[in-house]
Amino acid sequence: MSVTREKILELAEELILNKGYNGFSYQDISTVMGIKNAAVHYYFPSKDNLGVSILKTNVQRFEEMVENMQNRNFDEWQQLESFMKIYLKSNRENKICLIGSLGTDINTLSNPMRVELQKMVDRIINWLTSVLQSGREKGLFQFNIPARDQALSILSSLVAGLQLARILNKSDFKNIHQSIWEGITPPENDNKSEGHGT
Amino acid sequence: MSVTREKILELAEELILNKGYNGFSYQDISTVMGIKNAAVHYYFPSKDNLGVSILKTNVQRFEEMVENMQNRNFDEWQQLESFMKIYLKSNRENKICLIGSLGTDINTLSNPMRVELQKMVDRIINWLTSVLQSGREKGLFQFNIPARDQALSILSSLVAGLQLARILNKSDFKNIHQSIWEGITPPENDNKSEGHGT
DNA sequence: TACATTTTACTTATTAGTAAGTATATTTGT
DNA sequence: ACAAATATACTTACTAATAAGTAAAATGTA
Repeated sequence: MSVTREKILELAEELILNKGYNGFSYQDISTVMGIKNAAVHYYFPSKDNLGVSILKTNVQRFEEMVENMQNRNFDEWQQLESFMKIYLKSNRENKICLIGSLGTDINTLSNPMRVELQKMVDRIINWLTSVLQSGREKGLFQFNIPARDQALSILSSLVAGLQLARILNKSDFKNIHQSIWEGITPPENDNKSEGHGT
Repeated sequence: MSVTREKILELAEELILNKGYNGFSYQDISTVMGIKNAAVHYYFPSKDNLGVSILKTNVQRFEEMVENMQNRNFDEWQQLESFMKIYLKSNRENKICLIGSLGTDINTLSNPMRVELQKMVDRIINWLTSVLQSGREKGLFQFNIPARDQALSILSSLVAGLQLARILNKSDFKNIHQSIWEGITPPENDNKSEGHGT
């Protein structure tokens, strides 16, 4: 794989998270990288094409994380914690996430991009649902709604939490993060390190 | 107030909610209205100016709603329900909300727009916090985190709930809506009409 | 007449995208 | 081993379309 291609993908993703899909151009990429806009088109013929590649890369990255956690025998608590850490990092960097960013622009996206975005969110929700489900069965989590609804709630809080934190105050995100844990922690289960690794 | 001006404001807001701030142009407005793009510039010299006006109109609308609820002696439950109804309506119309839409594009907005957006979100959070706070004191709600954190959580769920529902399935929003109520309903308080007016 | 409203007719800047060319490796035939 | 062909990674130099925005003239309307 070309290092230029990788760098374009990385930069474009950052631009989507910082300025939105319709808020950046190939010029933004080329000037930062010190190449010509045609060079970006060489790797990604269309912006749409670039967008699809970014989404596929993200799904792949997610699968790798899931696999990695299985290999390390992470329990459900640790798995959820790892997932949340991605968002904590984004918040530190004043970024939002792909779901929130592209969710706003969805009606301006090509069909291939919409499909890929849908696949990504589906995959995340399904994973989160199964983690919550089996975590509850083991008594690690407690909540009394369907696991998928709990997954939707948690993901919503994270996605918009980043957006709110960017509008109001960066520090507000950690309160939202905290509230998510409060919402699913069993009453007599102060096992793990108190503050959930914050 | 000019009817043309009102119509532009209305249409522009809808465009922001459907295509994002950077996803629409003055042409989108003028062609739909059957006027020329210069006519839009007559009322709103710059796009930024239009954006600020939309935000101010929204804050005003919000204040009117709050005042109206006070005049009608709504209790905290009814107040929260009314607020959530705005989001249920947006979901029915496949729209997201201004917070989610502009939260994505915030780094591309002018300073006046950013300030106005901040004011709007601040106002909503403060209102929501006070409703939750006094509702809890009356025993209408139950939660054991600071009221402002609960407000942030609820608003996050609503904002990103609309985005997720648009990506996945419209019907997913009502699960998120349901989960919000479950999260703050006291155990022995099945007073109001069961499904919280859904 | 005076004023508000709207169109005509632009400008300037930026956008995504392309066609054709160039330099440098890499492969292949002999 | 060496030249010829080919692929890779770009640049140069463009389009065609659309963006926001403006000045001035025309139109309506009180």
